[in-house]
Amino acid sequence: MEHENQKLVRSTQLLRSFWSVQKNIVRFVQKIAVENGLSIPQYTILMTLTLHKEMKMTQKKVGEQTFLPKSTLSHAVDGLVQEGFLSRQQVEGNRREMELMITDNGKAFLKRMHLQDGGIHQLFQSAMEQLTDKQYEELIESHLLLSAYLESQVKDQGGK
Amino acid sequence: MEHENQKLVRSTQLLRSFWSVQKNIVRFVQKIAVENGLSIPQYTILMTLTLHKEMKMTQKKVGEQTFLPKSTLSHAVDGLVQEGFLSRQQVEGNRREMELMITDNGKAFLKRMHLQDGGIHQLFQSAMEQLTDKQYEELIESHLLLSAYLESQVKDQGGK
DNA sequence: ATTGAACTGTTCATTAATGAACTATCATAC
DNA sequence: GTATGATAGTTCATTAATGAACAGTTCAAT
Repeated sequence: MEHENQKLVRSTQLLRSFWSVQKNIVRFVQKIAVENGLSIPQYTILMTLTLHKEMKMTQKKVGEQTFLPKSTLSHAVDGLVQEGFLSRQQVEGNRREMELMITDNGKAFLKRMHLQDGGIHQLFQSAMEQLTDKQYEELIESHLLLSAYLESQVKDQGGK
Repeated sequence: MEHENQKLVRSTQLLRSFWSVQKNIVRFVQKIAVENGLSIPQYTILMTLTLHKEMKMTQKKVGEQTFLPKSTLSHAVDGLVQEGFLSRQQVEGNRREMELMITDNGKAFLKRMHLQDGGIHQLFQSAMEQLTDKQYEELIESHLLLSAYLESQVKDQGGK
C-alpha cells in the first residue's frame, strides 16, 4: 500500500516534470508558427515530415504519428500545398492514400524558420548547456524508453 | 563550426525526444478531459491549481504559469465555477484580482478522474517501470535544470 | 462480376480557443 | 482629491480545430 502510494507520487512528479518543460516548448512553437503564418497542426505536420528520410510520408502515416484528427489534417495539408511547401499526390497502387512530400520551397522555408533569431533551436541550444554530456545522453535514453512504451500502449488500446 | 553543428544536431534531437513523449501525454490528457466534460484549458487550470498549497491561486498567477490567453482563462474559469469545481472571489486589498480555489467538490472530481481506469496516472505508473530508480531521479533532475532555464528566458524576453 | 464492408481523405456544420475592445480597480504624480 | 496610466478580468466578434456525414477506392466473399 505504501509502495502503491510511492508509485502514484512518482508518476505525478514525472508528469509535472514533463509538463513544466513542455509548456515552454509549446509556447515557443506557437510563437514561431504564428510568426511564420502557420497553424499549430501545420507546424506539426512539417516537423513530422522532416523526421522521415526524403521528407515523404502518406497522410495516413502523418495522422498516426501526430494523432491529429483527419479533418484537421486535411485542412492543414491543403493550406501547406497552396503555400507551395508540400506536394500531394495519390499513392501509386492505392489511390485512396495521399503521398505528402516537402518541396524545395518548403525546405528553404523551414531552414529560415529554424535559424531565426529567438527561435526554438537557439533557445534549446543554450538550454542544453545546463546539462553535462552524460546527463544529456541519459535524458535522451530515458525519453526513448518512455516513448517506446507509450507508443506500444497506444497501439494496444486502439486509437480513437 | 563543427562544434556549432554538433550543438544544432543535439538541440534538434532533444526537441524531438521531448516531442515523442509529449505527444502521447497530450493525447491522453485530451482523452481524459473530454471524457470528463472538460476543455483542455480547464484541465490545465485544475492541474495548475493542484500544484499549489491549499489549491489556491489568483487568476493572474494561473495565467503566468500556463501561458493561456486571458480571454481563454476567463471563459474556462467561468465554466469551472458553474460546475462547482472552483470558487472565485475578489482578493482582499485588490479587488481587481480574482482568487481561485478548488472546492471540495472539485477535489473529489479530480480524485475520481485520476484513479479512473485507463487514466494517465495508470499509464505513467507502468511507463515508469521502464526506468531504474537512478534513471528516474536523473530524469527529474535534468528536467528541473531545463525548465528552470526556460522559465528564466521567458521572463527575460517578456511574455506577450 | 457483384455485393458489402473496410479504408482514406474531403466537406461542411459546430464547437473551442483567441485577439481586441472594453470595464473596473488601483497606483502615481500633480 | 483629480487626472493619467497601468493592471486584472470580462465580453464579444473572429479564427482555428474538430466531429459527423459523405464520396471514392480497395478488398473479400460469394
